[in-house]
Amino acid sequence: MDIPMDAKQIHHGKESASCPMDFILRMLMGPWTTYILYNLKTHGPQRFGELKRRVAGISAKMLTERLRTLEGASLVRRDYEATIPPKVTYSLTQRGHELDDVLGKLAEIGMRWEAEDAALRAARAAELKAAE
Amino acid sequence: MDIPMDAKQIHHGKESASCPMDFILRMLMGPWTTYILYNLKTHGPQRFGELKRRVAGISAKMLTERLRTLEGASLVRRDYEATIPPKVTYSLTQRGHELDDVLGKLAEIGMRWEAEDAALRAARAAELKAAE
DNA sequence: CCGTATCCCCGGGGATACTG
DNA sequence: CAGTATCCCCGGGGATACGG
Repeated sequence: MDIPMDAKQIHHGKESASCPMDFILRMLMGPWTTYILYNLKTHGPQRFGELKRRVAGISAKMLTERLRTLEGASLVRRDYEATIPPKVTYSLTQRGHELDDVLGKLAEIGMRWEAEDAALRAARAAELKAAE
Repeated sequence: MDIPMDAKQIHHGKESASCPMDFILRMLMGPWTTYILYNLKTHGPQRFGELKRRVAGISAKMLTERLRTLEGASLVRRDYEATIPPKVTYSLTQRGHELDDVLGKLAEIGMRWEAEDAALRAARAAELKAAE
């Protein structure tokens, strides 16, 4: 299970006034964030370990930090049961679900682009083959 | 002009299959990316230096790298005129403009949340003041 | 089981100086 | 003007071990 790194991201935005969507993108942009939200949306409320298993490759430290941030932004809810062993369940809040539409649209566009690019590459490859 | 850093982001996604919007978010998530797209959308096609001035605090290295990535993803178009001095103009492609709606929606949600949070904080402050 | 604490490391990003 | 080249640095993130 190798975990390639592919994109690093630092945001230096001084004031969000110059870019209205900065506030919200700062949330979505966090590392792994989309995987987490996607899993919570798709598989419903689930426990820490479950989530960690699904978001393959994430470290406990990172998962904790992301969940805390999302909780702080009221996108995710944390339910703690002090049983033995303890049981912690995470779920999307109402606010979290407000992203469903946008994320769906984003997913649609992304997949369309991927498909278009793939088709283009295939066409190019076929062209090359025909030319030889 | 101090430039605070506030969010770092590494994406370790192995396969995008587990998260359909990963592909597109990888683009938008890049550092400064939203500022750049926002400026190109708002102020129209513009030259490298102009863009650099508007995206306050970005380094030439970073701006170049981001523009190249966006160009590679066909979101941004680069027009080069070999005059003296040379003139390079960047603009959104048609594909780049496909994001207008989603980004607008995202901006709307983000601003609403910000307003809600601000109102909540104000209410809390007032409550505290009344209590003393 | 659900985390935190500690250590260590690496590569992304700024600053500066330079070219076409 | 629009970048590249070089250097340097720091802090984010993984791994590991441990606590409640």
